[in-house]
Amino acid sequence: MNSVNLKQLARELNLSVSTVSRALRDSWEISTPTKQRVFDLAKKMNFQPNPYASSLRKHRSRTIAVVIPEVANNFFALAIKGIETVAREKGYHVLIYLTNEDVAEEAAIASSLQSGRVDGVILSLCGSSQDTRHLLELQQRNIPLVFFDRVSEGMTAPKVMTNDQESGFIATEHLIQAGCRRVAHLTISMSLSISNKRQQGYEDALRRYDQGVETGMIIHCGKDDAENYRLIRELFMSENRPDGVFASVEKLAVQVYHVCRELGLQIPRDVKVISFSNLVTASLLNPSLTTIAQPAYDMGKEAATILFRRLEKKYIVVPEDRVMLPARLEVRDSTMA
Amino acid sequence: MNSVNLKQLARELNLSVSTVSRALRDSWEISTPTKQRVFDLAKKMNFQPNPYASSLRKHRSRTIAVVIPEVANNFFALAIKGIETVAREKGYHVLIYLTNEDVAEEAAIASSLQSGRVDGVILSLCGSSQDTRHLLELQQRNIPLVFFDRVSEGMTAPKVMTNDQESGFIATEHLIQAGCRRVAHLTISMSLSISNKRQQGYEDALRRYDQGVETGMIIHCGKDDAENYRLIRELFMSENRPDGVFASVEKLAVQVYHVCRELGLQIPRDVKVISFSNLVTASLLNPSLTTIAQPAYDMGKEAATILFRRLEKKYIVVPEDRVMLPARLEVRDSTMA
DNA sequence: TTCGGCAACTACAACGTTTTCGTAAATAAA
DNA sequence: TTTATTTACGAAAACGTTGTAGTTGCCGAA
Repeated sequence: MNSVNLKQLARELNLSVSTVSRALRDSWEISTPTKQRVFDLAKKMNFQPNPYASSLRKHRSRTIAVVIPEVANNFFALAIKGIETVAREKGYHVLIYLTNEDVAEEAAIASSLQSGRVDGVILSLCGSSQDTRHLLELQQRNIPLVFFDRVSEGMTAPKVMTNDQESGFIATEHLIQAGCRRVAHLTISMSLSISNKRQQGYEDALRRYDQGVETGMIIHCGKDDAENYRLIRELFMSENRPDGVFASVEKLAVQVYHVCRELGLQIPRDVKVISFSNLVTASLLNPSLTTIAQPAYDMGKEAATILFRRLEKKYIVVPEDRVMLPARLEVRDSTMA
Repeated sequence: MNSVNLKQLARELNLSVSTVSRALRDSWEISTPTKQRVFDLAKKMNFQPNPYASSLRKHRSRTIAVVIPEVANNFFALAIKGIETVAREKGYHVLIYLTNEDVAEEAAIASSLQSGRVDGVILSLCGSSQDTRHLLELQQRNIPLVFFDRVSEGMTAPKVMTNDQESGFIATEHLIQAGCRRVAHLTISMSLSISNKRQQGYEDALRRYDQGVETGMIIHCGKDDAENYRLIRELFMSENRPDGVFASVEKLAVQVYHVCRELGLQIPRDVKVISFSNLVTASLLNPSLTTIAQPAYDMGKEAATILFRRLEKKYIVVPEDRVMLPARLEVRDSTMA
């Protein structure tokens, strides 16, 4: 336990606790020589102010929460890195919570954050969130909330996102231009706006190139990998199997590769594949995977920057800001004509 | 700001603050009907106890810190997931800090943790740590420290690790048995015990199979990817280029693939590759990568379990426990004979 | 000489819990 | 009936910091 506190410093220096406290915050009310004495002793005794006493008194914890569906995913890992970088720069601490794509866990976490443990929250919705009451309660407690990537359309809060619809269009168009005539779309939870937008882009592209939208070509995947594998396998074994696949998230692309391997289908000859993904190994896959890569690190930094702007400015309250960071198409072998 | 507190509950119920506090902790000193009244009102008013007041009073924060070199790496990401799972189960909160492989940042983080912000620390050393004074200071403040993967040999603290030396031996032996006659080893920071052990295993295997240990075949890489690429490229362009490579960490294996691609070397025909790695895409690489996979998730869980055991038991103080979780060899195409 | 003003400090309450030490009433033991 | 003991609660003091509201001594101005 850290036992050196203001009282001890004060006694040692023959000063009052308040003077020591003020000296350490470099207040103008304290004379330079006194400040120096205080600084010196504090350093010598390795004084570390108790953050909890301070938080209790100031009603601010200099701590934020990052709530994400999973971490073993390059996108979220990079986002965390971006957030942590900005946070440490600003002297903030970062609590991490994983929802495991489970709305009940997300709600429990949000509820526990109502205690005032954190000054603000950066969140990416889990796939099964349809109801955002637990997040509204956070806002009602005046705890700022910033969304990134998987944002809530319904809520008024800053959002850091990518151009999902446009990217969905570009991905699908890319497949069509590579010669695909039956493009399938693998998506996750339809309660997520990113999924809807990516699918919207997919449908826009199909219509634009006079290809019909077939519901059978849109596969709704979930959080169970084995089940996803089964669904994809079924798709590829069907009468009219697709000759192109647009995967909404990277883990689905991985499953596509596995299924193709099992069924002896060759990418890109038999089926072309493109996916939203931040895999570092995309270019080393067999075949290398064409991706739509999101600027994950920058999205994390941006979300954190917006949050800290809110936390630090008291007067100007911007009700909502949206930042759109563009994703990049990286063409590789999996979509070769 | 969360404004419903014990005082308000007490006033509403015509009870004292202490009674309400005790009732909420289900103390035997409080009668069942009173407890019920308190519970009901607390729920109705959505009372959330202020964690900072509680931490201040109890000298326990129910918060731990996880300090790791990086997060955009499947090993560490999975370890975090393991830690977070156990922590939430136990009602603890997880602060995350990234050292970015920089010992100065690691020291700054450790120093800031002396404030008593956390009850315990789970840490994996950064590549440049040779000096562990900052960690000793943590222990002197009675903040338990548990190492995982990149442990400190010199310090007395629980350690969760893999059988690195044995795994290094197995990896090298596997290359030799696949026909390699010149096996190179790519390693990171020699101040890390895991690197030393993996290298030791490598050397053991070479000697065991009557192959000399050539210093030129051991490449010391760092945290600069471009520089690592250059070093590996140089290795492969040398007079006596290796016909087998054992990479100590996954990012080096990725660089090997890139270099081979640039130089037109075919894996496994010209050079066979094996690496410590937790890449989910290892089996989908071109060619699929033979790996030594560590049980990252379980290591995280184990480290957290040990830490919480320390935090909760006051009387029995085990000075040191080591847990060794075995890595698994996963043979794939990159080491085909 | 007195008063205002200033520089440099101190005293004390507050933040919301937890815990120690009481205490009143009710029950049991003597 | 008196004395212990138990039950169920309350008052108040922590925990370590910060903010408000003084206080003291000193200087210059009237």
